[in-house]
Amino acid sequence: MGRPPCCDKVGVKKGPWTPEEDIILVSYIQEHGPGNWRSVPTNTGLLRCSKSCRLRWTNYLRPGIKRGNFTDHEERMIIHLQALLGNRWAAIASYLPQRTDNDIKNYWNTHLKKKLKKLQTGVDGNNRDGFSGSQKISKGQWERRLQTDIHMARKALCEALSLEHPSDLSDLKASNGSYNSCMRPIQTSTYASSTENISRLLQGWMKNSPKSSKTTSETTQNSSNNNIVSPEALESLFGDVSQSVSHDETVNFSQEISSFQFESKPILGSEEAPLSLLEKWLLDEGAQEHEEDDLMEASLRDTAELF
DNA sequence: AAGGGACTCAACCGCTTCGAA
DNA sequence: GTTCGAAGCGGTTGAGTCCCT
Repeated sequence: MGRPPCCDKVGVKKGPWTPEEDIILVSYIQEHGPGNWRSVPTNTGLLRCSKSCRLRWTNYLRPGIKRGNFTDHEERMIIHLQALLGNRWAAIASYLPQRTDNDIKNYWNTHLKKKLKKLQTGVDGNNRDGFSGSQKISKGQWERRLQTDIHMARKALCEALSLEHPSDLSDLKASNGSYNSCMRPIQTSTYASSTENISRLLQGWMKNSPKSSKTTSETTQNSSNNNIVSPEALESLFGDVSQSVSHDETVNFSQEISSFQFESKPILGSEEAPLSLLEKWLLDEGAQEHEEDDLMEASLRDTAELF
């Protein structure tokens, strides 16, 4: 019954990945595509378990990952989304396709938590229990705020859907649902060349610096712009709205198409929507300036109160 | 220059969910 | 319907680096 075990624990290597291992993994994925991680160690000869390979790819080697400092914009999105979704890093990461959930999680734990804590103590003295004190927002108020957020999200979705181009739907179906953020057929060549870049960069890196793979990862970043939203995240935000809208419609409400059509955020593929409208909703300071800022402020305050 | 505490982030661990047998 | 492994996810750890004294 069941399947054969993923990997035997004996002889499995742990710890930091070497550039050589990275190259092997990248080359393999370039050839076979991601997925079926169980077979990766066997087929590549890597002494890593499948889980480790998947993690290495999704958090580090995957093209389109942006590394380095988070922008103000990203920071605000994370704060707001965290307030809305909680610690669902994968869902949050789907709104920031260039960032991995691991990155966002780390950034939250190392920077934002502190920042919010600071903010809270600055704003509000040293009261730390979330629901008492004159400046605190009651649980009820928080819920109302959440409702407002959801309402705004719905509005954004409706607007988005009204902009739909029906022709997109056929593309979705043609795409077969893989490696596709915006209903376009897979562009294997884009993928291949991107991965080639990684390999090349890795090789170049090896020549230049025999040290940590950190540098390598930095070189692998590119400026792809996957404006995509996972269905789970959409569901979290929109709740019943997504039920009242057909899957294809939900998927299609974007106008922005990424140059990279990548997989690892599990395949956003046929179930993604682009970010632009949500971003607008979340962050556009022009459109809904006051309301938006109030909400953001509130989110910041409320989130800070949790610490 | 050296020591040590603080910080960062890649990677691991363990749990949950999903799907194949 | 049940079992079990793969995949995915969030929490945690620890090695490496930075910064201050």
